[in-house]
Amino acid sequence: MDDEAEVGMARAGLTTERLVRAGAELADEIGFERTTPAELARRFGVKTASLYSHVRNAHDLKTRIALLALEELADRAALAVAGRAGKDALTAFADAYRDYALAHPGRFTAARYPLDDETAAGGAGVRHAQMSRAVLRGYGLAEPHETHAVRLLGAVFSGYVTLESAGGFARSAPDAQESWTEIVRALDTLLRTWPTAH
Amino acid sequence: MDDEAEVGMARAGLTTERLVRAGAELADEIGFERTTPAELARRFGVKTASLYSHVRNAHDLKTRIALLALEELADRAALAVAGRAGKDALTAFADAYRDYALAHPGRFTAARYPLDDETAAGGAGVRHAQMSRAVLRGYGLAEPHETHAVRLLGAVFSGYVTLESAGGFARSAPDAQESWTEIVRALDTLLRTWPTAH
DNA sequence: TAATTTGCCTAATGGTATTAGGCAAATGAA
DNA sequence: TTCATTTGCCTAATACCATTAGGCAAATTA
Repeated sequence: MDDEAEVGMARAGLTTERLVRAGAELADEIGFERTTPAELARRFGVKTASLYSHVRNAHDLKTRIALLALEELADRAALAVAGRAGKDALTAFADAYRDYALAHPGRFTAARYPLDDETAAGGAGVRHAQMSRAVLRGYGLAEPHETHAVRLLGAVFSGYVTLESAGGFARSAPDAQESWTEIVRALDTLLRTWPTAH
Repeated sequence: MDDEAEVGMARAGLTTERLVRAGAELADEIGFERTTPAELARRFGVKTASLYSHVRNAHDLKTRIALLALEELADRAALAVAGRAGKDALTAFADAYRDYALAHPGRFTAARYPLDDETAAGGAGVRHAQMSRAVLRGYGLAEPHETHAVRLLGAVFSGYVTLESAGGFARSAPDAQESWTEIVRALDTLLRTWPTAH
């Protein structure tokens, strides 16, 4: 007694996979916070309870979307870094990160959904770290400097894009793109002259 | 027919102010996302509906907590920067930011709760920008470079602390404090040699 | 075609946010 | 001190969302 009653009602073809993909799209459309089982069920023309055979609960759904986003981001980053080195690699890496975040704000938010240790260990987090180190290899930093630099890059990229998405730079000149270009350039300089002396 | 029925039941003394303060503490204890009217009412031994004469709704409550956190952060930053310049100012500013975030994780999360334009304009956001520029004054950057640098600092600080709070650096050496110190030092170097030539 | 599995549904429970209206406590006037 | 008024928290009601249990029909297998 709900939607297009086809008398006998064909099945919707739900799958964990399809739910997660649709959830990711939903997140980009209406925001990750509002990506709930209820809303997702609505999109599939299905009752909320029906999701629970494919997804453990709301948290499980969000976790899976987060893992998907992390995979996608790692894929893009890998593609960007492949065949490049030094400033070229750094720029491509940075842009891949920012472009993904701006094109997929919901997924990007999802990517920072807190994961418990086991889940995180199984996900693409490791690939992200490897990618950062691949970019930094061209700058020849010894440990622990390379680790410091990995953290700096992570902080700058995620911080900048988060602030930009939140509209932090919207109402003032120069535009966000210009600052981004300049900042990446500055990071390159910084990495080439990293104060490696203690 | 609820809690300690005092027959006649004395008033709880609710106030917008007190609700917001208690909400901020609650956020630090159980997390900003879980800081809801229902939970807050529970803390005051009061029915949820009773909050609605003091706060418009859940969003209003969260917004007020966010504004409180922004004020507190600006206060600390101002105190840290006062009487200092150059690297000294930068370090004190950075530490004030990070110390606050680590001591008050819920408030820090609240501080990044999205505000609509008018609300943001009325809040302490302006003071934050002024503080950044005060720190940067010592480095003598011409526009638009100073703006780029303001954005860089904002990105690094908020990004680093967010990642650290999320446990991003917990399971690996060196510890988060060491990277932080090193990164702030590197930022100082970067600012002193900012590639001001276009 | 009969047996079994599987997929989505209905039903039920309990939690949250929010509004409307009531009664008693606090406040101020006489 | 008593009466009137305001104010503060309560009860009641509505409408969501999340989650579990159990049912029936469709898909699958024998």
